[in-house]
Amino acid sequence: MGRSPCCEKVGLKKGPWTPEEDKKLMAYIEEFGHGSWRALPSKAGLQRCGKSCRLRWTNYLRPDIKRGKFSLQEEQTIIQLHALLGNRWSAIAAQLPKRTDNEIKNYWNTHLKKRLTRMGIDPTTHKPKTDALGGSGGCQSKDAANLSHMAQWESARLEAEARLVRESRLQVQSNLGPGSNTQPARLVLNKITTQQPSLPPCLDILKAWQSSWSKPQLPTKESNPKMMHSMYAMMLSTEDTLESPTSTLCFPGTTPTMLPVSNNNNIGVLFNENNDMFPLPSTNMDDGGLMKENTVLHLQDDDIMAAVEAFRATTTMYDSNNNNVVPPTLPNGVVLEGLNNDEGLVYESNDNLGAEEENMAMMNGDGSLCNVNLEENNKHYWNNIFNLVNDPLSGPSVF
DNA sequence: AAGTCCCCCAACCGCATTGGA
DNA sequence: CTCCAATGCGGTTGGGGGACT
Repeated sequence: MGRSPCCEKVGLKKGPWTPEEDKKLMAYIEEFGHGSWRALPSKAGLQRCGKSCRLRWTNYLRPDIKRGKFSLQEEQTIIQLHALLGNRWSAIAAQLPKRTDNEIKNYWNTHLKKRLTRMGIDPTTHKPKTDALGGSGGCQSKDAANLSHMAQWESARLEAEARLVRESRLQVQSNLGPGSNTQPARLVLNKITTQQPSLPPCLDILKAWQSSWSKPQLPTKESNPKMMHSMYAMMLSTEDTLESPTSTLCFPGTTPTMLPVSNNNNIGVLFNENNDMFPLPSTNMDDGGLMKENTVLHLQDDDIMAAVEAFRATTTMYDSNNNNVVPPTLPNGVVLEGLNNDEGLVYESNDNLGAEEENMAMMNGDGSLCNVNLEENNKHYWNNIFNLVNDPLSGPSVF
């Protein structure tokens, strides 16, 4: 409740820590553990408040802290998670082993935020700034269009988050019914470091997110009929008025294509043969996150169409009566990066894929990841951004 | 070389949350 | 159920130091 009295106590030192103070703090914690932070300073012979000691330990002295420059992958992870989680630095830090929330926060504020701003992307909303994409006339590049699309999706992620939490509550309850001692695997759409076998408890959003996925069940009527669905399906459902960005990515194809889709339940992130990742845009979802029958997707690229077919072909599907639907075969030439619980697989169009196949990026019920090369899957998606970020000649000149 | 500016990041501040009494 | 100490967390500050003039 109330704020605890702390450093306003007279006689306590503030400001930078000296090496002697660091030694005392480390020696004490190594021998006794930190115990009560409030009691620690006097026991350790420090003229500091407990809070200051805790901060010094957690942000600097802890032995498992990695210091120094952030890697490109770390940067990517931060941006992705920030798009999803916002300024929840502790949650973001939980996905970056050995980095502290304070360090990530500083890095965001001093580096990444500025880069996104330079690119014409609002670092708060991850949307393109209106004047950034509008006024430059004919010099609009594909990159700019891509960025616009990406930013729309990042924004949609944020908006979807609230829904994820809401839905996850319901699903957690239903998943934890009596006798269900095996948690379902969950679809993973975001890059999660593979060094981290389980999500830490503080990452409430991702936990909720995980909980919102249910593994594609074997096609028995007794199985949990809950559909596997995706973040995108949820965010595109008609329950809310989320804007549905449609195919503004610059795909190679130019002829608009109409793809009829029956009432399959799956919408999600798709990968083409180049590992390009893109969301499947759609409308007309029902309240359960399922696509309505006879929905027509307006797509502009053969790759999308092929990926949709591939996605359908490699995912267990149910119709509105929870009957398993035999998936179609993959069209010729389609390659989809599919993943199962054993190892990453690349399904090709002439593979005979059964409905029982477990594929796509999966997370086991205990939180451990399947052997998923999500980094690779995300690569092209983010490369567009980071190429611009890292190229000093782009950025403002693009916009 | 000296002064100024600006960036970075460790540390602080204060509200929010947790959990025990 | 309430209270409150302890802790968590995110926003902000300010000093050190490098870059620039």
